[in-house]
Amino acid sequence: MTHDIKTHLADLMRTALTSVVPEQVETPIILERPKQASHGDFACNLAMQLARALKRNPRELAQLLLSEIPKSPFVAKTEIAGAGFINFHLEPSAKLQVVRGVLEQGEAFGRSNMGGKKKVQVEFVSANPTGPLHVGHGRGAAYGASLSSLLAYAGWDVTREYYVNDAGRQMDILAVSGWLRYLDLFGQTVPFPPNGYQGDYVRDMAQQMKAAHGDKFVHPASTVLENTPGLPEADRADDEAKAQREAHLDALIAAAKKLLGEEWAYVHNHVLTEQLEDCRNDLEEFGVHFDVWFSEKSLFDTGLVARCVDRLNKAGHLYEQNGALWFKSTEFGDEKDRVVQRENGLYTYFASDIAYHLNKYERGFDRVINIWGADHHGYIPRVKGALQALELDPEVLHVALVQFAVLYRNGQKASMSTRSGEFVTLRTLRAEVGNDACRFFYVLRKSDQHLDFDLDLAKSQTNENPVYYIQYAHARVCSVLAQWDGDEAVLCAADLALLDNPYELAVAAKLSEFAEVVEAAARDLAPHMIAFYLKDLAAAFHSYYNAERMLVEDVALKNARVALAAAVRQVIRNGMAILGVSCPQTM
RNA sequence: GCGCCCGUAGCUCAACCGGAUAGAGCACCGGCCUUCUAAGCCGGGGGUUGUGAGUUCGAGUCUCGCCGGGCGCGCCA
Repeated sequence: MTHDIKTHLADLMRTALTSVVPEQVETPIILERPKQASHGDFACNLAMQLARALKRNPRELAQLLLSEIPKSPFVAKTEIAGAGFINFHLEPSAKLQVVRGVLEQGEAFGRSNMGGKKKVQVEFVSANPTGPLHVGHGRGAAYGASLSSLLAYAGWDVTREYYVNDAGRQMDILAVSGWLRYLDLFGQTVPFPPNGYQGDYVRDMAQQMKAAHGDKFVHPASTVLENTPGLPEADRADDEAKAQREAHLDALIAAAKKLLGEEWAYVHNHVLTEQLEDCRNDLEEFGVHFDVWFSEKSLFDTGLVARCVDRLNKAGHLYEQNGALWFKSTEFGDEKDRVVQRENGLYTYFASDIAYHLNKYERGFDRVINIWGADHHGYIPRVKGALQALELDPEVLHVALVQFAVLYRNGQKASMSTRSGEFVTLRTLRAEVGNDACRFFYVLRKSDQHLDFDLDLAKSQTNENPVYYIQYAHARVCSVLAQWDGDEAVLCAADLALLDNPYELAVAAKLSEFAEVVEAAARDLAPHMIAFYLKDLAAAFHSYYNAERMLVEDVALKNARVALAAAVRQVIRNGMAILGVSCPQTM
């Protein structure tokens, strides 16, 4: 029981509460770690909480509670301070026993069962496979992966999922873009639509198709352009010109489908597989793994979209207007009703997304977490509304919004448009900054904060990146252990009572916070709390390292200090594993 | 115009369900390597938490107004 001193103190407070004010026994006991060392190791504000309900003086209540707190071998002193805080000062032995706990539990230290093995799905990235991932996707990837690891560490049964938008117009645009580049290779040059995908990777795919199939898909440029409205002047930005460009692109897609016939499916499938594979490799290299790659197209193939719309219709949540089928999302708090089936008979993205969420619920997750770019926030009410209409509990779904990472190069905002082909890819970023620094940098701030990613700074200040600060602490411990050259098994039996200087007690106190940080971070879906904790832990260790020598003559003291260092190394490893950052032995 | 998010040191960001004197890093100034890795440590200056009210024992945190910034408001995804 003593591995969790906080629970022990809460029990003591509960006992005191029961004897002082039995009728308020349900009041939650809150114990926090004071910022100031003189305020002890834990502080309880129970007296102040009760003061409100009982309309009594908080310091008087604190005095009553204090006299009823049972004696404990772990508590050195209790006192009343400030407006009515009860401060606990622990015995050094109580602060130090965490070291043995860390060494005995190893990588399991800090794990929690707060998730109770309940099933949670985390869906993230889910970028359209229409081109390379960029730095914005990288943030969602790093956040989702860290959050998933964090939840698993906190006792959830986590499924990591990527929703593949393999149906719909964007994929058609990519396919036709590839085909036009392919035609170009055979001298059948069609003016490339400005709203097509312009990146070099599209030309690469065209080369691949040429290499594999020769001129099999070639048609005269004139035939391709036959039924298109043509493009407006390039510098026109009015609505009419925009509409014409879209219509032109759609006509090109229609022409491609008609001319290629069965072969259209090949071209479509080729560009999809290529991009998805590229994306998967990119993420794997980044240390981001998925358990499930869920196909949007499968929702249509299995008829779930149609069944879903039918179910909403039968329940009276749909109506027809202007030839389209609308969902009454306003009945569930949305700003306006939304189309699920267009006038032309095609389902909207919203329709397949409703089906996708129905599928998620049917798979029996206790909790569903969607990680979306913050620009999708307006989409939440309609999805939750659809869930309610399907008589599903909308509280099961939690949407975590991630603000975009805006990349700065040479002090200027870099373009993020996928179609313009001018974006900085995640690959480029990883190559320039390194995977570890990338992963850490991305989760070093709250996900709902804008992230200014200054590429030049990240490159030039590589040595000053906080990730190295933590890795360095780990490497230093490794070095000490190597020179100590003993059997680590004996460290569990070290006489920890010999650790009595303030640096050592401060490091031990940090270690004992880890489990609490994990739970708080999991509760708030905030992996950045792990990153900040690790910085603090590393700082406490670096201070200690500079102040005291560990490999001293006295064997008992040496073993105790090495045990403390080994515990630091273990907790850094556990925390860095959650963040997906490596811990090199040497630097 | 309506809705959501954000505003904390010169810069980038923390602050555990509302707690005690709001903290780090970078930058700036001054110290520490014949001793376990100086990618480190120690010390210093730097703030009316955008602004004005309210709620209460207590507000960076909750409520409302205003100012400033981002995003959204398609039969796009």
